[in-house]
Amino acid sequence: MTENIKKIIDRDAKWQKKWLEARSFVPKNDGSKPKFYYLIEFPFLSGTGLHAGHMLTFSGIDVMARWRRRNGFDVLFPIGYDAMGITAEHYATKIGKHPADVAKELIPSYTDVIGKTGWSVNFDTIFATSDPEYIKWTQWMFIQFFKSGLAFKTDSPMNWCPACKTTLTNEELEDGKCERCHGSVEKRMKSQWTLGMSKYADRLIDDLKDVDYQEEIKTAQINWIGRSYGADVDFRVTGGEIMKVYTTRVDTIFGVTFAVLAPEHALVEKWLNEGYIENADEVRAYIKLSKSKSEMDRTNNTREKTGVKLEGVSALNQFTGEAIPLFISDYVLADYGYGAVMGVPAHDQRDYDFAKKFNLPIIQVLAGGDISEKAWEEDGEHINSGFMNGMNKEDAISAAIKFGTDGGFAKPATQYKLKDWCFSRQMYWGEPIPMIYCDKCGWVPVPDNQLPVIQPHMMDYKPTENGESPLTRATDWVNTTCPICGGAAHRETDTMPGWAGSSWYYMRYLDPKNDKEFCSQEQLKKWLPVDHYNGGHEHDTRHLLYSRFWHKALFDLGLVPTSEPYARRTAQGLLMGSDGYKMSKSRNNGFEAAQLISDVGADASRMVVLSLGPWTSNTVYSAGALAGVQRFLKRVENLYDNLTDDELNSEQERLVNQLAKDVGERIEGMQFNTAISAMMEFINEFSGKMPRRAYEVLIQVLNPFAPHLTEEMWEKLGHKDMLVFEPWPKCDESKLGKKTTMIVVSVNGKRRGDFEVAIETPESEIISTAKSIAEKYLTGEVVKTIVVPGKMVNFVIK
RNA sequence: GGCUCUGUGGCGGAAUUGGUAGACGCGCUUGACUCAAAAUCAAGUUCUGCGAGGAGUGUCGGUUCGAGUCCGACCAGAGCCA
Repeated sequence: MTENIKKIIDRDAKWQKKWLEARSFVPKNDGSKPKFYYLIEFPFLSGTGLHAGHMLTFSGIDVMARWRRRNGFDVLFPIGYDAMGITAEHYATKIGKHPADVAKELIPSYTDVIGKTGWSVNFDTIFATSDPEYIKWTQWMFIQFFKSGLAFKTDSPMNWCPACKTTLTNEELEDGKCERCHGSVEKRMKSQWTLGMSKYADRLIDDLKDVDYQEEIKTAQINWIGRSYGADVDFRVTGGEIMKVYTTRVDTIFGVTFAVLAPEHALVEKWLNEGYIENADEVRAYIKLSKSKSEMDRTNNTREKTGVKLEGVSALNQFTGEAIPLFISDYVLADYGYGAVMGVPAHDQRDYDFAKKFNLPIIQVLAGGDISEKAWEEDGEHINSGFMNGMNKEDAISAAIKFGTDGGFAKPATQYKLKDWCFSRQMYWGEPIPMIYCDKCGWVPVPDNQLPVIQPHMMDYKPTENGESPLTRATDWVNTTCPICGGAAHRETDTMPGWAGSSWYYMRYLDPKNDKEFCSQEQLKKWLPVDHYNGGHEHDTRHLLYSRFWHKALFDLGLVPTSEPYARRTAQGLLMGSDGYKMSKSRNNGFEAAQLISDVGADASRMVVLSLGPWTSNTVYSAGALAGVQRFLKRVENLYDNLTDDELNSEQERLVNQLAKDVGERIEGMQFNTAISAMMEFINEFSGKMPRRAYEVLIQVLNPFAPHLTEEMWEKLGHKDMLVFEPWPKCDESKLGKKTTMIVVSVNGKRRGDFEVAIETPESEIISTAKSIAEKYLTGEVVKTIVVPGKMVNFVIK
């Protein structure tokens, strides 16, 4: 066995060398062929190396890339590395090295493994997001966003873990708690850089119609953005102020019996300061209490609602002229809507519970249900609603908006769950945000000729105790001069999130050495958009939305030629361990790509992960599947010694053409598992011997899956050119037809027999044959005979 | 709690999209080769029944000549969000 593996590994190396020498996977880029850009999510450099999941995604896309090259396309299939952010920093801390050094050390070993898999990637354009030349352009893009007003400083909450004395990114939270100590996390307000992503909310939803994304990915993005159409309603409140409320159901405005403000609402603060609130002590105590709670706790629906009535203030519903009481409650969040909601207890269960608790009136405005027990949340004709009485939902909403607009106290409004992108991290290993603060000139971008801004080499990069970036300790670096006035100034110490570098890497692949631009316009025009981008479902929302937003922002600045970065997006299912659980270190049920390849060779490694199941579903790794694939490859190899020079008979002719057609179609449809079974079925049709012509087609279609074995056999068959660019075998449709077909005979839909018949047999003859076969079951009058041409006859009897 | 997805033999999974359920692979059984084993090759393998037959795609209902596939309700599991 070991002898055999050595032969396989040597053979793999032989062909890998030949491909590299022939520059087979470097795109021609000369316009002589149509282009096709395949992209996979670049691997994150960490000590774990390439794992089973990479084996799956790379292999699947590689099959497509190899197949498409052979269909006459100039294919770009690039590779690079993500190396910035929290994961890299943690890993470097763990092994006591500097993250920059870690990246430098890991790249060669990752690249080596990628070469050994036989993935047809372009090795000429490898880069890492931590390369200074790449950071330069990431920072340059940020500056363009700043100059256009898309990047700005604003107070936003950061996660602070009091136990670990550190700030946490949202990615480091698990169920709203610190992922390390599982303690509660506080929100602390801090002035942070923000990208105005919410401005793009509509386009991020609406432009999905122009791209081909797996349906559930679109849905995830649409839900994440969370667009809703409703109305802004102004209530007049004590002190002459306006309290703005957003609602999607302005038609229920006559059912409003109270309103609830977030404890942080500015009006509450104002009323307290101005002495309007009679129970100020109680209110202040509640505000203090709610600040200690996490967002998770506050919005948990199952928890009993708490709150405090604001004695001494009230709001005027301008639709009805009625005054309503005001409360504060922690389930209302300051940053959703306007931090205030109107309570319609008859038709919203949360409001209902709240009204019951505080003995507030409940006014039914939609007919139906019994509101003595619970809220009526279905639709119904409007009642008790003045001008809306008798209307349905749609008409009432329009009528209410018109009434409010005419009166100047309501107007149509759209709200989104999507917030602006908080772009500051208090971390060491991120791209430094390239800004300088000068007391005189304010925030000034670092001039282009001083980019990139690289953080000083520090070995102690733990966060500071007060939650500021560790870079604040590098005072020599922080203190600088203002690029405009030359006066004393200091650098921004916050760094970018890990999502920054991964937002535009697909463009750098096109022109990785360019030091004048992030990528030449010529290359962008030639290759964008990415034709097919595959990755994991964990990136359905954040990574994909961030990079789509980034791309659109660049598009608006005239820097990229397309409004969308990716024309097609697919996501593979999870590859789970043979025990049926998600692969993890703690279960020890995963494997490294390098290990599998050295055990069984590249071809079997590639094929086993693809054979397990459909691309989009979760699959379970099994040693049995590996054995099946290895046996198949061995049988293919052994067939070479049993080739005949026979002409193909008509059945074999049909099988060969069917194979070429099926495998091609299934690769295109990403049905790799059934493409592999089609090839297995094919060799099962030949009992140990195969005509040479049939074998050549088999080798050709197997090539994208098992490129090393097939190149070897192709060479043995006497071909001088490699299979890499060999045209995909054509299917002669005229040879596909079978001469006979099996007709299934059933009675009342139940199968009662079958018979083989020539394709052109007239229907009447088929029916009479079927009748004779089904005779013993035709116990009643035949009321109907259904014939499905070429397939079946069904007799319906009484 | 909401959204999204998934439920088919002992196991992973097929099923031309409403027309032979279980392709292909694993495992298992039997046979060939072998002193023997491994490997390989051949045959068999949804359950039940000696048999003809009967049952069968998470459960219950519906549409249809015909449902794994379409519709409704429910149950279970996974993922995302709260």
